[in-house]
Parts: sequence; C-alpha cells; structure tokens
Amino acid sequence: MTQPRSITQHLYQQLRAELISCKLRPGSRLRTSELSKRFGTSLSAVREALSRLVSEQLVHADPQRGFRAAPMSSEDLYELTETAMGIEAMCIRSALAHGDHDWETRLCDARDAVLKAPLNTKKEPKRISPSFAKAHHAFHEALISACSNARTLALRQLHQDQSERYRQLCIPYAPNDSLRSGYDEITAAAISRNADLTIKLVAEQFSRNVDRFAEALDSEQTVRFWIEEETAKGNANLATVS
Amino acid sequence: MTQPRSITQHLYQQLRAELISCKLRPGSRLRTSELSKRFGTSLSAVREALSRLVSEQLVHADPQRGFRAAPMSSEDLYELTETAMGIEAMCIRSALAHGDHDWETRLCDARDAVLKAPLNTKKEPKRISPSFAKAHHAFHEALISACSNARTLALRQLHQDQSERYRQLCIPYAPNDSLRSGYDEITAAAISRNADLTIKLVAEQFSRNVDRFAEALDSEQTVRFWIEEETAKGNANLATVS
DNA sequence: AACAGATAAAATATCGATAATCGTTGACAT
DNA sequence: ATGTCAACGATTATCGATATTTTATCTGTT
Repeated sequence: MTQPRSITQHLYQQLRAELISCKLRPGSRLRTSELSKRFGTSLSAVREALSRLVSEQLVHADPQRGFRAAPMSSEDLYELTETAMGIEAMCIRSALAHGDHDWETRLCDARDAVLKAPLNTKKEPKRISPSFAKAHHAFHEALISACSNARTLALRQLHQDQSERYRQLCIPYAPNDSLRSGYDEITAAAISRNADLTIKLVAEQFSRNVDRFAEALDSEQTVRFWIEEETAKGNANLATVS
Repeated sequence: MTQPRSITQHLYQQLRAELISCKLRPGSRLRTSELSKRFGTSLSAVREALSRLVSEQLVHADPQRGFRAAPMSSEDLYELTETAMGIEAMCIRSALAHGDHDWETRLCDARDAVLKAPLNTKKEPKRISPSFAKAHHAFHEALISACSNARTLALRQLHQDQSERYRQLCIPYAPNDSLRSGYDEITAAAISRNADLTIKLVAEQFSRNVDRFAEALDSEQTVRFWIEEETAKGNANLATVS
C-alpha cells in the first residue's frame, strides 16, 4: 500500500475504489460539493480527481452539467467482456512466449491455490467467497505475469477493474463445483505453450456468467448491489498523511 | 468541428493536439503557470485538462513535481505498435463479421483514393504528403468502420493518436511506390471475410517503418520533429465561445 | 387544468490568492 | 577543493470566493 503524497492522489484512489465497488452507484450524479464535504477537501481537488477518472471511463462529464458515475448496461457489459478478452489474449500470447521456469512454478502454485479455496462462506452461501475470487484473480494474474508489454498490462488492469465493477451486481446463486473447472486445463495448455487453446479456455471461463449479469441489467426491477450505497451524510475523514 | 462548451474542454483538446503533434516536446515539463499564461486561463483549468491527459498516458504526473509530456522511447514504440495492432485486429474481426455491402463500397472507394493520392509534395519531397497520410488513415478507418464494439473503437482511437505522435519524428526519406503495396490485398482479404489474412497484411503495413523510428530514438543525436517546438513566449488566444 | 415565461435556488465552472514543497545557490566548515 | 547545511526563489498543490449556467419553482394567462 503506497502512501499517497497529495490530496488529489488520495481522492483519485478513493473515488476509483468506490466507483469500482459501486458504493457510488452507476449513473448517479457526483456532485463536487457533496464529495468535497464528505472528504473534507476543496472543490478543485475533487474536480481534478474526477477529471482523471473521466479518461478511464469510470466517470462521465457532461460539460456544464457536472460529473456522473459511468452508467451500466447489458450492451456495454458484452462489449466490455469482448474487449477485455481480446486484451487478455494479447497478454497471454506474450506471457507464453516469455514465460520461464519460474513463471510455470507460479502458475502451478496459483492453480493449486484456486482449487483448494472455499467456494462460499457459511454466512453468505449464495455468494462467491472473497477468498475464492482472490485466488481466481491471482491465477489469471500469474498466467499473464510473464507478459513483457507494459502497455498491454496497463490496459488489462483497466479492463479488469471495469469488469470487477460489473461483478458487484447482486446476483445470488449457490456456487457449485463447476466453478473449479478450467484451471487445470488452462495451466496445462499454457505450460505446453499452446496459446490458441489457452485463450479459448480462458475465454470460456470469462464469459461464463455474463448472461446472468446482463439479464439482471435488462430486467425491469431496479438493479441491486452487494455493497450499500454511499449516502451524502457520510463523513469520511482523510487519513493524516504522515 | 464541435464547439467546446467549457474552457477546460477547450484546453483539453488544444493540449491534446499539441502533445500529439509534438509541438509540446516529449519529456518536456508542462508548467501550469506557463500554460495558463499562454492560454489566458487560470491554473485550475490547466490542471484539470492535464489531469485528463494523464489517464491517456499523454502526460505524466509526478506528485509534487508537476506534469510533463509523456516521454518517447524505442521500447515504448515497439510495445505501442504491438498493442495497437492487437486492438486493430479486434476491430477488424468485428468489422468483417458485421460489414455489409455499404461497408464494402466504402472500403473499395478508400482503396482507390489511397492508390491515387500523391506520395509526396514538391516542396517536401522527403516527407510523406499529408494527403497520402490522410488517405491511408481513411482506408484503415473504412476497414474498421463496421466494427460494432464502441469500447474497442475508443481504444483504437487512443492508440492511433499515440502512434501518430511517434510519426511526428523527423525521418527524411524519399517515399517510393512500395508505400502503395498492401491496400489491394487487404481489401480483397477483407471482402472475402478472411480475418486472419487481413490482420496479417495490416500488421505488415503497420510495422513497416517502426525500425526506422526506433533507430532515430536510440541514436545519440537529439531527436528532431517536423513541427517546431512551442516556446513559452507564444501567446495563443482563446477563441471567444459564442 | 395546462402551458409559457419569469424568477429563485442550486450546482457547476472558473478564478486569484495562499500554503506547502522542491531545487538551487551560496556560505561555511572540514 | 569538497561536502554539508541553510536560506532563497520558483513551482506546485490547495483553498475559498465569484461568476455562469442549469434546474426547479412560481405565477399568470389561455
């Protein structure tokens, strides 16, 4: 955890996190006055942080009408998934070309971890457990960790975060062992340097639940999220930058 | 040309254009005070515009040390080219899948135009003529114009602009007819919906001159650009927003 | 009752000023 | 001569206030 030097930097990270976690609801207005009050900073700092998020497509800026959290839609979800997978494919190709023995070890370790991680918790049986989600991400992170192209990796991070945002949609369903599928095959394909097969298998995993999320977005009912909405009254305090 | 509504918007577009054209030199410091003086606006407006460019990787922000134009390097050029081509490939696949008869017509027209455009001008015989460059861009634009994925298209634009920035490097050489190669073959491959071949041919065109630019960046001599550097004394005036 | 226009309230966009930070110069001691 | 430290100047980061624009409210008329 790197200590942010400037207020703006801190605001940027904080707002980004709240947008990805959907604590700031998609489509909701982001009033600079509200945010500056909540974080105890000036308008300018908030505006600057929001401006950076505009280029990341996490925030939309209607000139003269202020900022709002980027909306969600099933169309965008499908497009995002396609784009993200294309970028993931680039990373995989590079990783398979550059991966050494260390990389293979990391990959196998990550595979073992994800196969052992608990799917859900007793408290929330209808939600994928944070530890499984973490292990899943770590696996794919390990897979592309040998990718040598910094630009592609940066793009991947952006789209990973965007996808993570969509996964905040509350869609209760009991996870089953089918979630464990793919990891073994992907690992084998990657180590044998079969890029096309690796990509195909990863793509299958990626698009597994997309339809479910898309349905939730298209349904008439208002969408629900796992996390609670941030209310205007909240009064977060800035950690003192020591 | 859409009339920008806000000062910040205008600044953003202006700065972006100057960064891509390398009027603002790669790696050079972007002092907010200088820029605000030059454009006759306040510091905040400049900071806000620069902040948006940070996420586009056209500007780097060292906390507490201000902004600077993103540097150039041969390593980055190679990575950019690879990434841009990967994105272009996604667009091509989508376009070939969705392209209708209209699209084929647009593509053929663009091909004819690029084959007729003059390679250079008498005034600058060692530089590719603007009209040929324009026709070249229009051709590839037409090729991907049937792509249905807005996110991929947006990414493409970003990387196109980044590549354009590198092409501002002054590398005099007399263009010859080999520059005309590829367009016929690409058009044919695209219309016959052979995605793999289309991509391969486009990739060849893309990477044609990369080495030349990379050499220029790696050479000991300071790099030169076609356009003149923007000096601090300049005094651009804001168009009155009517 | 419905609509148009005028007015008031809210929020945004912009500015100029202040505080914090960094880089540099120059004095001083070793 | 060289290295360290302090004070200065330059620049950035942040703030609070003002000007503009949008949105909501109210009034009067058809």
